[in-house]
Amino acid sequence: MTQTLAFVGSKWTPLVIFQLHLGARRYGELQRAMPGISPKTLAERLQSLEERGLVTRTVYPDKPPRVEYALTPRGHELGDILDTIATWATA
Amino acid sequence: MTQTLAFVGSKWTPLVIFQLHLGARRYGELQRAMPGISPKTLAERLQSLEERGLVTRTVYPDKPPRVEYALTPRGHELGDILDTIATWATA
DNA sequence: CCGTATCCGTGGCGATACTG
DNA sequence: CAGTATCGCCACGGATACGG
Repeated sequence: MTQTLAFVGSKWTPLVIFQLHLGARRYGELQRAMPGISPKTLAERLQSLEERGLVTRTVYPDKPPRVEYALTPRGHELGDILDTIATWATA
Repeated sequence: MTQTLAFVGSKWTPLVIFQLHLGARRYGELQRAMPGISPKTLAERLQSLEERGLVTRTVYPDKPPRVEYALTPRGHELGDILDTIATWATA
């Protein structure tokens, strides 16, 4: 639980989840949607989200390469919770 | 919002809120309820919670001195949200 | 286009000792 | 009892440059 919060609390993670909660996104799209995030940080966040089973990573062997990220059902649950927090924080 | 999460995400803050969500607590009680927390860290967390209007600090001029901490209504709202997250994290 | 490699700064956190 | 003072660690995140 503490780990969950620490995880979610990291600066960029919730923003990534927000983006994906709206719909699947490509790496470059995420980067553009979150000005200021470094490629390293974005990659890190996506990987740990994937490890936790909140995000899926799909590679399309096109040319040029395409990689798409999307939330799993469990990831969307978390997205809903974050919406609640966002509402609370704004109030 | 990001700040809110970063704040809540810090290691001890949610645990403090949990304790106070159950009811008012004295400094020493909190310390005993959370083995491993250092007095400095506990004091820090309580102060920042107070600044954010989530916790009230009441001093009873008894002998020996007594200080009691309790959640504000807004603090309890956050407590509810944390319960939701705890449930989600456990599932 | 999608990342990984490297290097470095910052601050949260802990341990311990001490005061009103 | 309820904190403050001091010191140090080290993991996390940022910037930049480079590879598949």
